[in-house]
Amino acid sequence: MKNLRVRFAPSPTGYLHVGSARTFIFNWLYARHNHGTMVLRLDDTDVERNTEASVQSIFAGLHWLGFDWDEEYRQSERLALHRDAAETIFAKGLAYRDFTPAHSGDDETSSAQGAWLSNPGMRELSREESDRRAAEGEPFALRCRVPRGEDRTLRFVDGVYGAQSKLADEVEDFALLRSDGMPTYHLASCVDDADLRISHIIRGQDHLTNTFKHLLIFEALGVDPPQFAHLPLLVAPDGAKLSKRKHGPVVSVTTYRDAGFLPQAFVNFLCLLGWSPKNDRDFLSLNEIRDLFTLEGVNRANAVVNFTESASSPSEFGPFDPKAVWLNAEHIRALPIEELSRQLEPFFEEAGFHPSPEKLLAVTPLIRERIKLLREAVSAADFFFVSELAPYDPAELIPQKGDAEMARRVLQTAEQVLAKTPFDHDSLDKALREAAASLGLKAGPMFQPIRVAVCGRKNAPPLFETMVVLGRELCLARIRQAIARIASLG
RNA sequence: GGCGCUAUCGUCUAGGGGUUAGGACGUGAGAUUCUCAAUCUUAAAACCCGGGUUCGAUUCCCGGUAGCGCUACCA
Repeated sequence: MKNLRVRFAPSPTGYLHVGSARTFIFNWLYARHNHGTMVLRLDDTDVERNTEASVQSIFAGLHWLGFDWDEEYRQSERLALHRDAAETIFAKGLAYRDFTPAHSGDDETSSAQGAWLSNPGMRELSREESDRRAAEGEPFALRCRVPRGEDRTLRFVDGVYGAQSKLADEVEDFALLRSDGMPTYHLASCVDDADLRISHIIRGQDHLTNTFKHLLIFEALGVDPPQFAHLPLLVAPDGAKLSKRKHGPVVSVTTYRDAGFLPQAFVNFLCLLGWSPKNDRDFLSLNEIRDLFTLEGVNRANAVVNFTESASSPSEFGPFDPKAVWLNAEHIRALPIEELSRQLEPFFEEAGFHPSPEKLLAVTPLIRERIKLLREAVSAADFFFVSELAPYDPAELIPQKGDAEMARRVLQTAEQVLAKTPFDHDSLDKALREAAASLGLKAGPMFQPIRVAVCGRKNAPPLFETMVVLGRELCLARIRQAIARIASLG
């Protein structure tokens, strides 16, 4: 589709939120699916709350996810445009000055009965008096003069929610300009959408009812409104909208990155929240999603991000939605070893290990199926990179139905075998199994003491591959230490 | 309070006037295995309630209920 233009318009008041990220993704998918243009616009008109750090964090989050965009704007650099538009609307008589002081806080005066529509007297102020008071320097907000008593119905067809309508008489005279002269979100957003020729506005459902106001602004501007499509919201298990205050770091994209999510897995997860390919598939690449994506596939009910609330029930894989974790494990297994190895590297560095690329590449296949988050690789494979094993309980060396003496015999036999067996998988396999047979042991009781001696723990990757990577000398040294530890057991 | 939106297993969802209401995650059981994983098999688990329309509604309509959103000179 030519001239298809969408935009993602975050206000930089904090880190990149998972809900915002999903909104970006859906816009991006729609643009790329239809060969349109993706615009990134920073809606930074709220000078009090906007920070440059937040802008950077949004960029960082989007880049980590692997996305790009075609054009970039900042609303704060377009103020003149917004003010001109406000002036034009005022000149047309479609807006009026409201000299009522801004009411602070959350007083309940308006919510008691019915809806507030406008401040008394202000809408009816004569042009002369309005001009006079403005000239005297009295501060005012500029409000939209919403059609009254015309029995007018505002309508639009939403790309997701279908035909929508609302009586203009039920829309309040919302502000266009604040008393400090700054445009409100509604004005700035619509003016920019019009100026940037945005053809489709895809945003959160929290804007669904705001759209009627926006229709009025586009009309006042004398332009055709774009198409609208609203996305169901992402909510917490308690049903509330995701918020940093209430739900903590699980709503920040960086939390997923730092915990070891693969961007493609996280994107996959987010896309499945409120959208379905309708083909019973859930493990999808970005390209597949892009090809399959349509607004018709978006559903209308809010989706719960099923993270674990607070620290009340700490889960093995953190607070994350189990499906996100599972998808991440799937994507990890789908990655070529070289690529996975590269992805793992920073996590080892951060943990203070400095593995050589070759060593890491050798270890990666051994842990690939044992981790669900990249970060887990460190604890799953640390014993490959330390010269000295962390202290472990010598009792672990003793197999289920065995005793210290049996463990000692196993280890001594292993030491002899390992000293003279070629250090490759098949040779070790054969030699160790034969040794087990000669001791009258099954594989289990034979391998556990060796595994614990070599890895320092019971649960580890397969023994032979592990020993090959570790090398003969290190294995022998650790087995000797283990024998000593058993002796100390008494 | 007003207005709007929504409602299928615990969660994400498919489906749709007549179905054994499907899939996935998670959970239980089993198989496999040198441990842990992975893998395979398998089990339990849902159409919010009430009225219509209809031969027949989970599906269509209306009402209720619940949840969410908006109701700011936040976005």
